[in-house]
Amino acid sequence: MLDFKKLELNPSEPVYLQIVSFVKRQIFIGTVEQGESLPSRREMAALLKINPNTVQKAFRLLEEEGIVVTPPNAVSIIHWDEEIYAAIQKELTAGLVVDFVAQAKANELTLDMVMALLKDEWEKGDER
Amino acid sequence: MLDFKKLELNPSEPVYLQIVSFVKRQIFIGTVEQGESLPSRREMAALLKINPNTVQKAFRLLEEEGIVVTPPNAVSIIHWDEEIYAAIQKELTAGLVVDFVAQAKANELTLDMVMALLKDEWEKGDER
DNA sequence: AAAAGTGTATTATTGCTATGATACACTTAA
DNA sequence: TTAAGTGTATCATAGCAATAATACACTTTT
Repeated sequence: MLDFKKLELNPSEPVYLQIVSFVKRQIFIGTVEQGESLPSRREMAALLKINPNTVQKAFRLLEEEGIVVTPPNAVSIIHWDEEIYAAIQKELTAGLVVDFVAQAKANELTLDMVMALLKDEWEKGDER
Repeated sequence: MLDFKKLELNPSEPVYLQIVSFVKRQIFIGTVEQGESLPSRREMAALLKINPNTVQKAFRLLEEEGIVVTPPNAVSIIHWDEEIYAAIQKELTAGLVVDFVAQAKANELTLDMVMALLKDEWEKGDER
């Protein structure tokens, strides 16, 4: 179930994008079910202490990507098909990697170097 | 030797940052020598077809990081010590990785998944 | 019927950042 | 001495993107 109380807003990134990412991540991780309904624009705005229009902007984006469906005069609903899920998955996995590799190559790093750095950094986080 | 003709400006990222990155990358890669002098603000502006103030902004940033030294009324000179070099190196290698790992973890990917994706993406580029 | 709740469209505001224009002080070379 | 070349500081401009204010049409509930 979507729990927007867990969404901690970061002041340096646009709020509406953070909402979009949050929803996608929850779908990808598997904490959301098909047909689950979202809070109303105003409810959510109150919860996050932001302007309803900011919520609307996020929801609209999600709607354009097919992740959200909004019946007339009713609350939005989460919905996805295989294709959409694949797109989300790609964005959250391979998509990440593409940018990263591009930068690493621009700096003339080798695959081995990058793998080593990556492993280090990954495990560094685990220890703590 | 620094060759700014090789710097292709990308309209979507701030020009002054591109200049800064370019210089750092050249130092890291090893195509620049200590004491090498940079073109004057105006020269470089003419070369890149931008405003001299934009060049100035880039050079000032580099100066603040200690990568550039500017004697009074003279052209700027490239200079670095061990500490600075280490910082550049870090930014261009480990620094990259830190952000990447943070995002990957936010998406609940595993190290194995990421390594596999990374290898794929890396080699995909090599084939072409 | 009225009130409160939906989403939505339009417009305004704000703030930030990149870039540009201009003028100044100084040095060097002609 | 004058002209052209340095860097630099200050201010202006422009553009964009995020957010906010407001009003509207429609349902549902009381």
